Amino acid sequence: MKSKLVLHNTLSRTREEFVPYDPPFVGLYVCGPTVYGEPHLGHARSAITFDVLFRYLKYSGYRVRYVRNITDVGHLQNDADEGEDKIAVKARLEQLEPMEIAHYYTESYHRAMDALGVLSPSIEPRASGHIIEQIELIKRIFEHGFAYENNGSVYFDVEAYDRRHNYGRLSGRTLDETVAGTRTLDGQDEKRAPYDFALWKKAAPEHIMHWPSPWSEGFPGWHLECSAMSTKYLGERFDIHGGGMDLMFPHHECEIAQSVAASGHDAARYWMHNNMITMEGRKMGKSLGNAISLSEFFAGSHPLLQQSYSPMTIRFFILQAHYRSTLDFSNEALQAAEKGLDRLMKAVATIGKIKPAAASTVDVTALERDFREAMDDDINSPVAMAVLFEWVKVINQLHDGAGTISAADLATLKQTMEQIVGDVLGLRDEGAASNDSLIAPLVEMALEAR
RNA sequence: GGUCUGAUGGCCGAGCGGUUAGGCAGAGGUCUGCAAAACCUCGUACAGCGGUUCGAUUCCGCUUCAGACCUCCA
Repeated sequence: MKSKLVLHNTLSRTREEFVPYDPPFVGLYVCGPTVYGEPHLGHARSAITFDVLFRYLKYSGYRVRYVRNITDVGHLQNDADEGEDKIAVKARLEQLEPMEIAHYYTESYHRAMDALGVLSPSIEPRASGHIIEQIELIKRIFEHGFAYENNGSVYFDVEAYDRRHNYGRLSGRTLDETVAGTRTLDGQDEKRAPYDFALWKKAAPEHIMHWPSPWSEGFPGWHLECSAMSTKYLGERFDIHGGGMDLMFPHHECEIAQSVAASGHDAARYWMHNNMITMEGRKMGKSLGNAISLSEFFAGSHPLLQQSYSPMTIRFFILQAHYRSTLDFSNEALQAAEKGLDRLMKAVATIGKIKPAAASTVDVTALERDFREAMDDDINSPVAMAVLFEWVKVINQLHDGAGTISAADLATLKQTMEQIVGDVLGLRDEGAASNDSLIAPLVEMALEAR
Protein backbone atom coordinates (compact mmCIF):
# COMPACT_ATOMS: atom_id res chain seq x y z
CA MET A 1 0.00 0.00 0.00
CA LYS A 2 2.85 2.40 -0.61
CA SER A 3 1.40 3.43 -3.90
CA LYS A 4 1.02 7.11 -4.48
CA LEU A 5 -2.21 7.05 -6.32
CA VAL A 6 -3.13 10.28 -8.02
CA LEU A 7 -6.72 10.95 -9.03
CA HIS A 8 -8.29 13.72 -11.03
CA ASN A 9 -10.71 15.45 -8.70
CA THR A 10 -13.55 17.14 -10.55
CA LEU A 11 -14.07 19.41 -7.57
CA SER A 12 -10.65 21.00 -7.89
CA ARG A 13 -10.18 20.28 -11.57
CA THR A 14 -6.71 19.04 -10.75
CA ARG A 15 -4.90 15.83 -10.07
CA GLU A 16 -4.59 15.17 -6.38
CA GLU A 17 -2.80 12.55 -4.42
CA PHE A 18 -5.32 10.13 -2.98
CA VAL A 19 -5.27 10.24 0.80
CA PRO A 20 -8.15 8.42 2.52
CA TYR A 21 -9.72 9.86 5.64
CA ASP A 22 -9.06 6.72 7.60
CA PRO A 23 -6.61 4.38 5.90
CA PRO A 24 -6.63 1.57 5.11
CA PHE A 25 -10.38 2.07 4.82
CA VAL A 26 -11.87 3.68 1.75
CA GLY A 27 -15.47 4.72 1.22
CA LEU A 28 -16.55 4.75 -2.39
CA TYR A 29 -19.97 5.77 -3.63
CA VAL A 30 -21.02 5.55 -7.27
CA CYS A 31 -24.33 6.48 -8.86
CA GLY A 32 -25.90 3.34 -10.23
CA PRO A 33 -28.57 2.91 -12.85
CA THR A 34 -32.17 4.01 -12.98
CA VAL A 35 -33.82 0.69 -13.60
CA TYR A 36 -36.46 1.63 -16.07
CA GLY A 37 -34.77 0.27 -19.19
CA GLU A 38 -32.23 -2.14 -20.58
CA PRO A 39 -28.66 -1.48 -19.50
CA HIS A 40 -26.59 -0.19 -22.40
CA LEU A 41 -22.96 0.45 -23.27
CA GLY A 42 -22.91 3.62 -21.21
CA HIS A 43 -23.85 1.75 -18.07
CA ALA A 44 -21.02 -0.65 -18.81
CA ARG A 45 -18.51 2.18 -19.05
CA SER A 46 -19.39 3.63 -15.68
CA ALA A 47 -19.63 0.26 -13.98
CA ILE A 48 -16.35 -0.99 -15.43
CA THR A 49 -14.52 2.26 -14.69
CA PHE A 50 -15.37 2.12 -11.02
CA ASP A 51 -15.09 -1.64 -10.86
CA VAL A 52 -11.46 -1.30 -11.89
CA LEU A 53 -10.95 1.48 -9.36
CA PHE A 54 -12.53 -0.75 -6.69
CA ARG A 55 -10.32 -3.67 -7.70
CA TYR A 56 -7.17 -1.57 -7.90
CA LEU A 57 -7.74 0.01 -4.50
CA LYS A 58 -8.11 -3.44 -3.00
CA TYR A 59 -5.05 -4.65 -4.88
CA SER A 60 -3.17 -1.71 -3.38
CA GLY A 61 -4.05 -2.86 0.11
CA TYR A 62 -7.05 -0.71 0.90
CA ARG A 63 -10.18 -2.05 2.48
CA VAL A 64 -12.94 -0.62 0.40
CA ARG A 65 -16.62 -0.30 1.06
CA TYR A 66 -18.14 0.26 -2.33
CA VAL A 67 -21.73 1.48 -2.40
CA ARG A 68 -23.58 1.67 -5.69
CA ASN A 69 -27.25 2.47 -5.62
CA ILE A 70 -30.20 1.27 -7.64
CA THR A 71 -32.61 4.04 -8.47
CA ASP A 72 -35.96 2.35 -8.42
CA VAL A 73 -38.10 5.29 -7.48
CA GLY A 74 -37.42 7.00 -10.73
CA HIS A 75 -36.63 10.60 -11.36
CA LEU A 76 -38.89 13.33 -12.47
CA GLN A 77 -38.82 13.75 -16.17
CA ASN A 78 -39.57 17.41 -16.15
CA ASP A 79 -40.28 19.66 -13.25
CA ALA A 80 -42.51 21.73 -15.45
CA ASP A 81 -45.09 19.02 -15.81
CA GLU A 82 -47.04 17.19 -13.18
CA GLY A 83 -44.10 15.37 -11.78
CA GLU A 84 -44.23 12.21 -13.76
CA ASP A 85 -42.09 9.49 -12.43
CA LYS A 86 -40.23 7.65 -15.13
CA ILE A 87 -40.97 4.28 -13.68
CA ALA A 88 -44.59 5.11 -13.07
CA VAL A 89 -45.05 6.27 -16.66
CA LYS A 90 -43.65 3.11 -18.04
CA ALA A 91 -45.69 1.04 -15.65
CA ARG A 92 -48.92 2.57 -16.79
CA LEU A 93 -48.01 1.98 -20.39
CA GLU A 94 -47.28 -1.63 -19.83
CA GLN A 95 -49.93 -2.25 -17.19
CA LEU A 96 -47.45 -3.44 -14.64
CA GLU A 97 -46.62 -2.63 -11.09
CA PRO A 98 -43.78 -0.12 -10.92
CA MET A 99 -41.79 -2.47 -8.74
CA GLU A 100 -42.25 -5.21 -11.28
CA ILE A 101 -40.56 -3.04 -13.87
CA ALA A 102 -37.84 -2.03 -11.46
CA HIS A 103 -37.22 -5.61 -10.50
CA TYR A 104 -37.11 -6.81 -14.08
CA TYR A 105 -34.52 -4.26 -15.15
CA THR A 106 -32.54 -4.63 -11.96
CA GLU A 107 -32.17 -8.32 -12.73
CA SER A 108 -31.23 -7.49 -16.27
CA TYR A 109 -28.60 -5.06 -15.03
CA HIS A 110 -27.15 -7.61 -12.65
CA ARG A 111 -26.90 -10.26 -15.33
CA ALA A 112 -25.13 -7.88 -17.68
CA MET A 113 -22.73 -6.77 -14.95
CA ASP A 114 -21.92 -10.38 -14.04
CA ALA A 115 -21.19 -11.13 -17.65
CA LEU A 116 -18.93 -8.09 -17.88
CA GLY A 117 -16.98 -9.26 -14.87
CA VAL A 118 -18.13 -6.29 -12.79
CA LEU A 119 -17.90 -7.23 -9.14
CA SER A 120 -20.92 -6.79 -6.97
CA PRO A 121 -20.46 -3.71 -4.80
CA SER A 122 -20.25 -4.06 -1.04
CA ILE A 123 -23.73 -2.62 -0.67
CA GLU A 124 -26.31 -1.96 -3.35
CA PRO A 125 -29.03 0.09 -1.70
CA ARG A 126 -32.33 0.93 -3.36
CA ALA A 127 -33.93 4.32 -3.20
CA SER A 128 -37.32 2.84 -2.43
CA GLY A 129 -35.91 1.14 0.64
CA HIS A 130 -34.59 4.40 2.04
CA ILE A 131 -37.58 6.69 2.05
CA ILE A 132 -37.32 7.15 5.81
CA GLU A 133 -33.70 8.22 5.58
CA GLN A 134 -34.58 10.65 2.82
CA ILE A 135 -37.36 12.18 4.87
CA GLU A 136 -34.97 12.57 7.79
CA LEU A 137 -32.50 14.30 5.53
CA ILE A 138 -35.15 16.74 4.36
CA LYS A 139 -35.93 17.53 7.99
CA ARG A 140 -32.31 18.36 8.66
CA ILE A 141 -32.15 20.60 5.63
CA PHE A 142 -35.30 22.28 6.87
CA GLU A 143 -33.77 22.83 10.29
CA HIS A 144 -30.85 24.63 8.75
CA GLY A 145 -33.11 26.90 6.80
CA PHE A 146 -32.40 25.71 3.31
CA ALA A 147 -35.81 24.31 2.45
CA TYR A 148 -39.36 25.55 2.17
CA GLU A 149 -42.70 23.89 1.77
CA ASN A 150 -45.39 24.82 -0.65
CA ASN A 151 -48.59 22.89 -1.15
CA GLY A 152 -47.24 19.64 0.22
CA SER A 153 -44.01 19.77 -1.74
CA VAL A 154 -40.65 20.72 -0.33
CA TYR A 155 -38.02 22.58 -2.30
CA PHE A 156 -34.40 23.33 -1.74
CA ASP A 157 -33.76 27.05 -1.40
CA VAL A 158 -30.80 27.46 -3.69
CA GLU A 159 -30.53 31.19 -3.18
CA ALA A 160 -30.40 30.92 0.60
CA TYR A 161 -27.82 28.20 0.25
CA ASP A 162 -25.74 30.18 -2.20
CA ARG A 163 -25.53 33.11 0.20
CA ARG A 164 -23.72 30.95 2.74
CA HIS A 165 -22.07 28.42 0.54
CA ASN A 166 -21.16 28.28 -3.07
CA TYR A 167 -23.73 26.61 -5.29
CA GLY A 168 -22.12 25.49 -8.52
CA ARG A 169 -18.64 24.60 -7.25
CA LEU A 170 -18.57 21.23 -8.91
CA SER A 171 -19.81 22.12 -12.34
CA GLY A 172 -18.08 25.48 -12.28
CA ARG A 173 -21.06 27.72 -12.76
CA THR A 174 -22.38 30.62 -10.82
CA LEU A 175 -25.96 31.11 -9.83
CA ASP A 176 -26.28 33.88 -12.40
CA GLU A 177 -25.19 31.55 -15.12
CA THR A 178 -27.64 28.96 -13.93
CA VAL A 179 -30.38 31.54 -14.15
CA ALA A 180 -29.28 32.53 -17.63
CA GLY A 181 -29.41 28.92 -18.68
CA THR A 182 -32.89 28.33 -17.43
CA ARG A 183 -34.99 28.03 -20.49
CA THR A 184 -38.66 28.24 -19.76
CA LEU A 185 -40.16 29.83 -16.76
CA ASP A 186 -42.97 27.61 -15.71
CA GLY A 187 -45.76 30.01 -14.86
CA GLN A 188 -47.57 28.83 -11.77
CA ASP A 189 -44.72 26.91 -10.29
CA GLU A 190 -44.57 26.27 -6.62
CA LYS A 191 -40.89 27.03 -6.57
CA ARG A 192 -39.57 30.41 -5.51
CA ALA A 193 -36.84 30.35 -8.07
CA PRO A 194 -36.38 28.32 -11.25
CA TYR A 195 -33.15 26.78 -10.03
CA ASP A 196 -34.70 25.47 -6.82
CA PHE A 197 -35.09 21.73 -6.87
CA ALA A 198 -37.55 19.39 -5.23
CA LEU A 199 -36.72 17.49 -2.07
CA TRP A 200 -40.21 16.08 -1.74
CA LYS A 201 -43.00 16.11 -4.26
CA LYS A 202 -46.64 15.74 -3.44
CA ALA A 203 -47.99 12.95 -5.57
CA ALA A 204 -50.62 13.74 -8.13
CA PRO A 205 -53.62 11.39 -7.97
CA GLU A 206 -52.44 9.42 -10.99
CA HIS A 207 -48.98 9.03 -9.59
CA ILE A 208 -48.51 5.42 -8.61
CA MET A 209 -45.44 5.47 -6.40
CA HIS A 210 -45.92 7.42 -3.21
CA TRP A 211 -45.17 7.32 0.48
CA PRO A 212 -46.42 9.18 3.52
CA SER A 213 -44.38 12.08 4.84
CA PRO A 214 -44.88 15.04 7.20
CA TRP A 215 -45.68 17.19 4.18
CA SER A 216 -47.82 15.07 1.94
CA GLU A 217 -48.34 11.70 0.41
CA GLY A 218 -45.64 11.85 -2.18
CA PHE A 219 -42.18 10.84 -3.25
CA PRO A 220 -38.61 12.03 -2.72
CA GLY A 221 -36.87 14.43 -5.08
CA TRP A 222 -34.42 13.49 -7.75
CA HIS A 223 -31.16 14.02 -5.95
CA LEU A 224 -31.97 13.03 -2.44
CA GLU A 225 -31.40 9.30 -2.49
CA CYS A 226 -27.67 9.47 -3.11
CA SER A 227 -27.12 11.95 -0.30
CA ALA A 228 -29.19 9.88 2.10
CA MET A 229 -27.73 6.50 1.23
CA SER A 230 -24.10 7.56 1.01
CA THR A 231 -24.41 9.11 4.47
CA LYS A 232 -26.11 6.07 5.87
CA TYR A 233 -23.51 3.59 4.67
CA LEU A 234 -20.31 5.62 4.40
CA GLY A 235 -20.81 8.34 6.96
CA GLU A 236 -20.97 12.10 6.75
CA ARG A 237 -17.52 12.16 5.23
CA PHE A 238 -16.25 9.64 2.77
CA ASP A 239 -13.49 9.42 0.22
CA ILE A 240 -14.65 9.04 -3.35
CA HIS A 241 -17.87 9.77 -5.16
CA GLY A 242 -18.12 8.64 -8.75
CA GLY A 243 -20.54 8.72 -11.63
CA GLY A 244 -21.01 9.65 -15.24
CA MET A 245 -20.09 13.13 -16.40
CA ASP A 246 -23.66 13.77 -17.38
CA LEU A 247 -24.60 13.57 -13.72
CA MET A 248 -22.31 16.40 -12.72
CA PHE A 249 -25.04 18.95 -13.16
CA PRO A 250 -27.53 19.09 -11.72
CA HIS A 251 -27.44 15.77 -9.87
CA HIS A 252 -24.08 15.91 -8.16
CA GLU A 253 -24.25 19.64 -7.67
CA CYS A 254 -27.50 19.18 -5.81
CA GLU A 255 -26.07 16.31 -3.84
CA ILE A 256 -23.29 18.54 -2.59
CA ALA A 257 -25.77 21.26 -1.73
CA GLN A 258 -27.95 18.79 0.19
CA SER A 259 -25.03 17.36 2.13
CA VAL A 260 -23.62 20.74 3.02
CA ALA A 261 -27.06 22.07 3.90
CA ALA A 262 -27.69 19.13 6.21
CA SER A 263 -24.30 18.69 7.84
CA GLY A 264 -22.41 21.90 7.21
CA HIS A 265 -19.63 20.26 5.26
CA ASP A 266 -18.87 18.31 2.13
CA ALA A 267 -19.53 14.59 2.19
CA ALA A 268 -17.23 13.34 -0.57
CA ARG A 269 -13.63 14.42 -0.88
CA TYR A 270 -12.79 13.24 -4.37
CA TRP A 271 -15.27 13.44 -7.20
CA MET A 272 -14.58 11.28 -10.21
CA HIS A 273 -16.51 11.36 -13.46
CA ASN A 274 -16.28 8.95 -16.32
CA ASN A 275 -16.81 10.33 -19.79
CA MET A 276 -19.42 9.22 -22.29
CA ILE A 277 -19.42 6.64 -25.03
CA THR A 278 -20.17 8.21 -28.35
CA MET A 279 -21.60 6.93 -31.53
CA GLU A 280 -20.56 8.76 -34.65
CA GLY A 281 -19.35 11.50 -32.34
CA ARG A 282 -22.60 11.79 -30.43
CA LYS A 283 -23.34 10.72 -26.93
CA MET A 284 -24.96 7.34 -26.75
CA GLY A 285 -28.02 7.46 -24.62
CA LYS A 286 -31.46 6.12 -24.15
CA SER A 287 -33.04 9.50 -24.55
CA LEU A 288 -31.28 10.00 -27.86
CA GLY A 289 -32.47 6.68 -29.15
CA ASN A 290 -29.00 5.61 -30.21
CA ALA A 291 -28.14 3.35 -27.32
CA ILE A 292 -27.37 -0.26 -27.99
CA SER A 293 -28.22 -2.48 -25.06
CA LEU A 294 -25.63 -4.82 -23.64
CA SER A 295 -27.68 -7.88 -24.43
CA GLU A 296 -27.86 -6.71 -28.03
CA PHE A 297 -24.08 -6.56 -28.09
CA PHE A 298 -23.84 -10.06 -26.69
CA ALA A 299 -26.36 -11.34 -29.22
CA GLY A 300 -25.29 -9.16 -32.14
CA SER A 301 -28.92 -8.37 -32.66
CA HIS A 302 -28.78 -4.63 -33.31
CA PRO A 303 -28.86 -3.44 -36.94
CA LEU A 304 -25.70 -1.40 -36.39
CA LEU A 305 -23.73 -4.40 -35.21
CA GLN A 306 -21.88 -6.47 -37.78
CA GLN A 307 -21.49 -9.35 -35.35
CA SER A 308 -21.96 -10.26 -31.73
CA TYR A 309 -19.42 -9.02 -29.21
CA SER A 310 -18.62 -10.87 -26.05
CA PRO A 311 -18.74 -9.21 -22.64
CA MET A 312 -14.97 -9.41 -22.30
CA THR A 313 -14.52 -7.74 -25.67
CA ILE A 314 -16.65 -4.88 -24.39
CA ARG A 315 -14.65 -4.72 -21.19
CA PHE A 316 -11.35 -4.71 -23.06
CA PHE A 317 -12.65 -2.04 -25.42
CA ILE A 318 -13.61 0.21 -22.52
CA LEU A 319 -10.31 -0.39 -20.71
CA GLN A 320 -8.35 0.66 -23.78
CA ALA A 321 -9.49 4.24 -23.36
CA HIS A 322 -8.92 6.49 -20.39
CA TYR A 323 -12.07 6.88 -18.31
CA ARG A 324 -12.11 10.66 -18.69
CA SER A 325 -12.00 10.60 -22.48
CA THR A 326 -14.96 10.05 -24.71
CA LEU A 327 -14.83 6.67 -26.36
CA ASP A 328 -16.19 6.27 -29.84
CA PHE A 329 -18.06 3.13 -30.68
CA SER A 330 -17.53 1.37 -34.00
CA ASN A 331 -17.57 -2.18 -35.25
CA GLU A 332 -13.99 -1.78 -36.37
CA ALA A 333 -12.84 -0.71 -32.91
CA LEU A 334 -14.71 -3.54 -31.27
CA GLN A 335 -13.25 -6.08 -33.65
CA ALA A 336 -9.79 -4.74 -32.90
CA ALA A 337 -10.54 -5.15 -29.20
CA GLU A 338 -11.69 -8.70 -29.75
CA LYS A 339 -8.43 -9.65 -31.42
CA GLY A 340 -6.30 -7.81 -28.92
CA LEU A 341 -8.04 -9.54 -26.05
CA ASP A 342 -7.49 -12.88 -27.69
CA ARG A 343 -3.79 -12.24 -28.06
CA LEU A 344 -3.51 -11.14 -24.44
CA MET A 345 -5.33 -14.14 -23.05
CA LYS A 346 -3.35 -16.52 -25.25
CA ALA A 347 -0.13 -15.08 -23.92
CA VAL A 348 -1.30 -15.54 -20.33
CA ALA A 349 -1.89 -19.19 -21.14
CA THR A 350 1.47 -19.44 -22.90
CA ILE A 351 3.32 -18.65 -19.66
CA GLY A 352 2.57 -22.17 -18.49
CA LYS A 353 4.32 -23.64 -21.51
CA ILE A 354 7.61 -21.80 -21.03
CA LYS A 355 10.50 -23.96 -19.86
CA PRO A 356 12.56 -22.39 -17.08
CA ALA A 357 16.30 -21.92 -17.43
CA ALA A 358 19.15 -21.33 -15.01
CA ALA A 359 19.08 -17.58 -15.35
CA SER A 360 16.78 -14.81 -16.57
CA THR A 361 17.41 -12.39 -19.38
CA VAL A 362 14.30 -10.43 -18.44
CA ASP A 363 13.42 -8.34 -15.42
CA VAL A 364 10.05 -9.59 -14.22
CA THR A 365 9.75 -6.96 -11.52
CA ALA A 366 9.23 -4.37 -14.24
CA LEU A 367 5.79 -5.73 -15.04
CA GLU A 368 4.17 -4.91 -11.75
CA ARG A 369 6.15 -1.73 -11.31
CA ASP A 370 5.15 -0.33 -14.70
CA PHE A 371 1.58 -1.47 -14.30
CA ARG A 372 1.25 0.26 -10.96
CA GLU A 373 2.86 3.39 -12.29
CA ALA A 374 0.22 3.58 -14.99
CA MET A 375 -2.66 2.85 -12.63
CA ASP A 376 -1.39 5.26 -10.00
CA ASP A 377 -1.55 7.94 -12.66
CA ASP A 378 -5.29 8.56 -12.43
CA ILE A 379 -6.11 4.97 -13.37
CA ASN A 380 -4.50 5.16 -16.76
CA SER A 381 -5.80 1.83 -17.99
CA PRO A 382 -4.73 2.28 -21.63
CA VAL A 383 -1.12 2.70 -20.58
CA ALA A 384 -1.51 -0.22 -18.20
CA MET A 385 -2.71 -2.28 -21.14
CA ALA A 386 0.28 -1.17 -23.18
CA VAL A 387 2.53 -2.46 -20.40
CA LEU A 388 0.70 -5.75 -20.57
CA PHE A 389 1.27 -6.00 -24.29
CA GLU A 390 4.97 -5.39 -23.87
CA TRP A 391 4.91 -8.51 -21.75
CA VAL A 392 2.80 -10.39 -24.22
CA LYS A 393 5.67 -9.94 -26.60
CA VAL A 394 8.24 -10.97 -24.01
CA ILE A 395 6.26 -14.06 -23.10
CA ASN A 396 6.01 -15.10 -26.72
CA GLN A 397 9.71 -14.46 -27.21
CA LEU A 398 10.56 -16.62 -24.22
CA HIS A 399 8.30 -19.32 -25.54
CA ASP A 400 10.07 -19.09 -28.90
CA GLY A 401 13.42 -19.46 -27.18
CA ALA A 402 14.53 -15.86 -27.59
CA GLY A 403 15.72 -15.19 -24.04
CA THR A 404 15.53 -17.26 -20.88
CA ILE A 405 13.81 -17.10 -17.54
CA SER A 406 14.56 -18.76 -14.21
CA ALA A 407 12.01 -20.98 -12.48
CA ALA A 408 11.50 -18.43 -9.70
CA ASP A 409 11.03 -15.57 -12.14
CA LEU A 410 8.68 -17.65 -14.21
CA ALA A 411 6.52 -18.31 -11.18
CA THR A 412 6.51 -14.61 -10.35
CA LEU A 413 5.63 -13.69 -13.89
CA LYS A 414 2.75 -16.13 -13.97
CA GLN A 415 1.37 -14.95 -10.67
CA THR A 416 1.74 -11.26 -11.45
CA MET A 417 0.26 -11.53 -14.88
CA GLU A 418 -2.74 -13.52 -13.69
CA GLN A 419 -3.28 -11.12 -10.83
CA ILE A 420 -3.13 -8.04 -13.00
CA VAL A 421 -5.19 -9.37 -15.86
CA GLY A 422 -7.69 -11.33 -13.82
CA ASP A 423 -7.98 -9.70 -10.42
CA VAL A 424 -7.33 -6.06 -11.21
CA LEU A 425 -8.52 -5.58 -14.77
CA GLY A 426 -11.16 -8.25 -14.39
CA LEU A 427 -10.52 -9.92 -17.73
CA ARG A 428 -11.21 -13.61 -17.88
CA ASP A 429 -10.69 -16.17 -20.57
CA GLU A 430 -13.84 -16.47 -22.57
CA GLY A 431 -12.98 -20.03 -23.34
CA ALA A 432 -14.02 -20.71 -19.77
CA ALA A 433 -17.18 -22.75 -19.72
CA SER A 434 -18.92 -20.47 -17.27
CA ASN A 435 -19.13 -17.74 -19.81
CA ASP A 436 -21.88 -19.15 -21.95
CA SER A 437 -24.15 -19.59 -19.01
CA LEU A 438 -23.58 -15.96 -18.05
CA ILE A 439 -24.71 -14.44 -21.27
CA ALA A 440 -27.13 -17.07 -22.54
CA PRO A 441 -30.20 -15.55 -20.87
CA LEU A 442 -29.22 -12.11 -22.10
CA VAL A 443 -28.74 -13.30 -25.64
CA GLU A 444 -32.07 -15.05 -25.52
CA MET A 445 -33.71 -11.90 -24.26
CA ALA A 446 -32.17 -9.76 -26.97
CA LEU A 447 -33.21 -12.15 -29.69
CA GLU A 448 -36.75 -12.32 -28.38
CA ALA A 449 -36.93 -8.55 -28.37
CA ARG A 450 -36.41 -8.34 -32.09
C1' G B 1 -27.31 32.27 -25.56
C1' G B 2 -24.21 30.68 -21.00
C1' U B 3 -20.38 27.18 -19.15
C1' C B 4 -16.85 23.62 -20.54
C1' U B 5 -14.08 19.99 -23.41
C1' G B 6 -11.82 18.07 -27.56
C1' A B 7 -9.39 18.00 -32.78
C1' U B 8 -3.27 12.56 -32.98
C1' G B 9 -1.12 8.13 -38.74
C1' G B 10 -6.40 3.48 -42.44
C1' C B 11 -9.49 2.61 -37.51
C1' C B 12 -9.52 2.83 -31.94
C1' G B 13 -6.55 5.29 -28.57
C1' A B 14 -2.20 7.04 -24.90
C1' G B 15 1.40 10.70 -24.23
C1' C B 16 5.03 14.46 -23.90
C1' G B 17 8.71 20.80 -24.61
C1' G B 18 13.85 17.50 -27.70
C1' U B 19 13.80 10.09 -27.05
C1' U B 20 9.10 3.65 -29.84
C1' A B 21 2.87 4.51 -26.62
C1' G B 22 -0.26 0.27 -27.28
C1' G B 23 -4.13 -2.54 -29.94
C1' C B 24 -6.27 -3.58 -34.84
C1' A B 25 -5.59 -3.28 -40.07
C1' G B 26 -1.64 -3.08 -44.05
C1' A B 27 3.57 -4.28 -46.41
C1' G B 28 8.06 -7.33 -46.36
C1' G B 29 10.66 -11.31 -43.91
C1' U B 30 11.80 -15.75 -40.40
C1' C B 31 9.83 -20.35 -38.81
C1' U B 32 6.43 -24.24 -40.58
C1' G B 33 5.17 -29.88 -45.21
C1' C B 34 0.73 -26.08 -46.06
C1' A B 35 -1.96 -23.00 -43.01
C1' A B 36 -2.49 -20.72 -38.35
C1' A B 37 0.09 -18.81 -34.28
C1' A B 38 4.51 -16.47 -32.87
C1' C B 39 8.81 -13.51 -33.80
C1' C B 40 11.75 -9.59 -36.78
C1' U B 41 11.44 -5.10 -39.93
C1' C B 42 8.39 -1.11 -41.95
C1' G B 43 4.30 4.27 -41.32
C1' U B 44 8.50 10.53 -41.25
C1' A B 45 0.37 11.19 -37.22
C1' C B 46 -0.25 15.14 -34.26
C1' A B 47 -6.89 20.58 -37.56
C1' G B 48 -5.15 25.69 -39.64
C1' C B 49 -2.53 30.42 -38.73
C1' G B 50 0.52 33.24 -35.67
C1' G B 51 3.59 33.69 -31.04
C1' U B 52 7.06 32.08 -26.88
C1' U B 53 11.51 28.83 -27.19
C1' C B 54 17.93 26.68 -29.11
C1' G B 55 13.73 23.36 -30.16
C1' A B 56 6.30 22.53 -29.91
C1' U B 57 2.22 17.56 -31.59
C1' U B 58 3.08 19.01 -26.38
C1' C B 59 2.93 26.19 -23.75
C1' C B 60 0.08 31.04 -25.33
C1' G B 61 -3.38 33.60 -28.76
C1' C B 62 -6.63 33.50 -32.85
C1' U B 63 -9.47 30.69 -36.62
C1' U B 64 -12.21 26.53 -38.21
C1' C B 65 -14.66 22.15 -36.87
C1' A B 66 -16.80 18.69 -33.39
C1' G B 67 -18.96 17.42 -28.86
C1' A B 68 -20.90 17.72 -23.64
C1' C B 69 -23.75 20.20 -19.84
C1' C B 70 -27.51 24.08 -18.89
C1' U B 71 -34.33 18.80 -18.78
C1' C B 72 -34.11 12.58 -17.15
C1' C B 73 -29.50 10.33 -18.53
C1' A B 74 -23.54 6.18 -17.08
